[in-house]
Amino acid sequence: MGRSPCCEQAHTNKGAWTKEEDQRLIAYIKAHGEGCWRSLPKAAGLLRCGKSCRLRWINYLRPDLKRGNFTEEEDELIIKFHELFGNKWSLIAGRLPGRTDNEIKNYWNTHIKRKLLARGIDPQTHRPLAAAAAGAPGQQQQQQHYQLEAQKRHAGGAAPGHHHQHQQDRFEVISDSPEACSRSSDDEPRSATPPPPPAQRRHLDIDLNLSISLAPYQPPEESTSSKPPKQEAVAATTAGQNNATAAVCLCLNSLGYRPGVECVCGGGAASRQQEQWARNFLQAAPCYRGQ
DNA sequence: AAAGGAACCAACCGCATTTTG
DNA sequence: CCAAAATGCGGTTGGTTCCTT
Repeated sequence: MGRSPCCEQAHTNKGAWTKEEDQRLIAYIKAHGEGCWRSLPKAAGLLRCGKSCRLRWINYLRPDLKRGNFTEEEDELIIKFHELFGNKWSLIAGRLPGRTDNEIKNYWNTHIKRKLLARGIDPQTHRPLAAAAAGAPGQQQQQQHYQLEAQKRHAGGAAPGHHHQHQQDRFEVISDSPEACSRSSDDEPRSATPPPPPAQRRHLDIDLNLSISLAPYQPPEESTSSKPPKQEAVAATTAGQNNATAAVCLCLNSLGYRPGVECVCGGGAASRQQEQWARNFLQAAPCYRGQ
């Protein structure tokens, strides 16, 4: 009874992948495609478990990976999507072409969390820390610590090199719509610094005024793709729910980002899990349920 | 130059969910 | 419908590199 181990531990390698292992994996997937991870290692002549192969491929070897530093635009998108999705890294990754969930998760934990703390924003709730900090002095100290660090870096003390994130500390979070619908007006300011003028605030073309209509999501007119629109379709399939069939696409396209570019979120094949999540999301965040 | 600490990130682990027979 | 297998996901760990003192 019970679940069998994903691999025979005694006969598998662990730890860092060698170049040869990488090449074997790449060659095999090129020849046979992805899938059937359990049998892949044996077929490819790898002493790894299927899980490990999958992870290596998805996070490192896939040819469409972007690699390299995150741009400020990506930073802001991650923050925005985290505000929407929480720690649903795969959902976030699905909206950032070329980035993996693991990469985003790591980046969040090492950079963005601190960045938000330095701005006085709780990374989990995306709300100002001030209120929460009253009951959590440790958090306040942490915020002060990160603010100091950010100031130091801003002052020009930052070392060059791979710490690309240092220069990002000046970047403002642009957050327009979410709080407008659900957050009470007596909330603390979202940032210690006054908001920049509107011209600056439109730093990114993100329109998060999500709306969900009864009609299925239609891709932007400009989209010339002949493929059916991929989207995160949320069909209210259960009889207990509203009779209406809601469809919501939270991909970059429908968020107003890169209009005209084909939606790549793969929502057309949205899993039950995603659908369930989206239903939960809509329940938890009624403000996104339409105007 | 060396030591210690911090930061970074690839990879692992365990659990949840989905698929298959 | 059920159980087992397969897959996917998120949290965590551990090794390496970089920075500071």
